Amino acid sequence: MSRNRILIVDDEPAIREMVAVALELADFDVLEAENAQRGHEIIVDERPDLVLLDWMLPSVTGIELARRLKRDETTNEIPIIMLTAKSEEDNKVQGLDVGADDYITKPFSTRELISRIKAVLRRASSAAAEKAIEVEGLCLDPVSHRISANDEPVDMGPTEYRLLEFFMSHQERAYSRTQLLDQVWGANVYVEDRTIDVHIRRLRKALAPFGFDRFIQTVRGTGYRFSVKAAKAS
Amino acid sequence: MSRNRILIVDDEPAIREMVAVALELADFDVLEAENAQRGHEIIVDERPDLVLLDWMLPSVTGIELARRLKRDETTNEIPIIMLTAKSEEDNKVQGLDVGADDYITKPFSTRELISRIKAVLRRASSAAAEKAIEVEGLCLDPVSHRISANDEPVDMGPTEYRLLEFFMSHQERAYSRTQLLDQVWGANVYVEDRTIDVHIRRLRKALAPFGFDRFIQTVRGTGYRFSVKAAKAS
DNA sequence: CTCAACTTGTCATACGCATGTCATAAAAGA
DNA sequence: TCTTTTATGACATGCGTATGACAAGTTGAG
Repeated sequence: MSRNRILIVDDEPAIREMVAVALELADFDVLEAENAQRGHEIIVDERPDLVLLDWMLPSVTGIELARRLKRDETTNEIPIIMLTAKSEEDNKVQGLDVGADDYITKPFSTRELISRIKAVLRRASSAAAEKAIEVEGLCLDPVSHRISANDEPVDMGPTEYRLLEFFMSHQERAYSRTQLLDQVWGANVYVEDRTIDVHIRRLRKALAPFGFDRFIQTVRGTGYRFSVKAAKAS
Repeated sequence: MSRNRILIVDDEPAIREMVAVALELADFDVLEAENAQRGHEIIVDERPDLVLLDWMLPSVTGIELARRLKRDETTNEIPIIMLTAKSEEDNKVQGLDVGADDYITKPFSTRELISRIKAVLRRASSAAAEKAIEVEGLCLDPVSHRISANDEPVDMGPTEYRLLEFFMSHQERAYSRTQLLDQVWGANVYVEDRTIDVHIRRLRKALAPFGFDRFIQTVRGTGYRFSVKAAKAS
C-alpha cells in the first residue's frame, strides 16, 4: 500500500505548515492549497485520499467547497474532515450535514488529528472494499464475490478473479509482470514471470464472450494494463 | 446466541461506569464512548446490538447522532435508547421523532434500564426474525420453524435449518467457512472447518428434490454463497 | 430404563477444477 | 528478414471440494 495522500486546504500558512509536518511524520504524503479554488483543482487533478478543509476560507468557504465535492459524482467519495476555528455548535452540525466525514476543532493536538484521520481512512477503505466496481457493464462485486457482464454471470477461476479485481481497482495503469505477481499472488511467491501471460489469456477468454477482453491490454515490453479506452487506433 | 453488545455513549465517566457494571451483571457485553464522534466510530466498526445514547453530549448532541444513525442505511436498524437528564417532555418527543426506540429519564434504576433494554432488544430481534423468507417457491418460516418448497414440506436437520436461515437472510454474499461457523454455530465453538462441507452437502441433498440446491453455490477458494442467480454462464 | 431413530462432527477417499510450466505459433519491432 | 516479445494450446500436478461411511451423542417413545 502506497502512502496515503492528504490535502490540507487552509489560508493560514502557519497552520498548513504545522499540519504538514505532523502528517509527514505520521507517514502521509501532503498536498497543500491556500484557498478553495486551488483546493478544488488539486482534488480533481490529484485525487487525494482525504481532505482537511478549513471552515473559514476567503471567498469560497470550506463548507461550500465540501458541498460541491459531495455533490460531484467524481469526488463525493473522498472523505473530508472539516477544521473549525471555534467550537460553535452550528458549524459542526452544518459541517456534518454537508457531508463531511468528521470535523475537528482548533486548536487540536496533532495526535488527535492523526487518529481522526486514520479512523476516517479506515472507515472509507473498508467501505470502498465492499463496493462493487462497474465499468461499461462489466461488474465486479466483492461482496458476492462475483463477476457479471451486463448482468450475466461470468465464470472464471479464483486467480483470474483476483487479477481482474486488481486491474479494475487500478485502471489505466500499466503493470509489469513482476508487479502483478507481487500484487495479485503476494510477495515472496516464486512463480515464473511468463505464467502471467497464461492467466491474462484465461481472463481474456472469460471476458471475450462479452467483448470485455478489450479492457485487458498488452503493453509491449512492459506488461499489461486495464483500460476502458481502445488499445490502439483502428 | 452470543451475548448482546451494548454501546453506552455518555460524557460522564461516572454514569458510564455505573451503567456498564449494571449491564455486565445482566450479562451484556459493554462498549463505551465518551462523545458522539467516538460513538459513531464504534457503531460503524463494531455494530453493537443496541446503543444507549445520552441526550446531552459535548459538541455533537446525542440527538444529532441518533439522527445520523437513523439516516444511514447501514446503521438505521440498530436500536437506540435515549438517556435524558431531565424529565422534559419535549426532549422525549423529539428523541422519538428522531428515531429512538425508547427513552429513559435520569435518574433511573438499573432494574428499569435493563428491562427497557431487554424489551427493545426483544422487539428488534423478533421484528427481524419472525418474518418468513420466500425465494422463488422456497420458503422458510421462522415461526413454525419449517421449510417448504412449493408448499411441499422439506425435511432437514436443525443445523441445516439454521444454515439455510442464515443464507436466506444474507443472500448474494460469499462467506468463508470460518464466517459461517461463527455465524451459524456461534463464536468460540471449536468445529473443524471442513465440517461445513458436510452440512452444505446435507442441505443441498434436502433441497435437491426441488431443484433448489442451485441456490447453494460454491465459491472456490473462498466458501459458499446463497444466490438466486445462476452460478455461471450457461 | 432401554432401545430405536435421529443428529452431528470427523475422517478417508474420490473427483474435478485450477494452476504453473512448457513448447510452439503468432505478432511486433528493428 | 531476423529478433524479441507475446499468445495459445496442451498437460501434469496439486489443492480444494464432494461424498459416503462411521462413531459418538441426543432425544423421545415405550
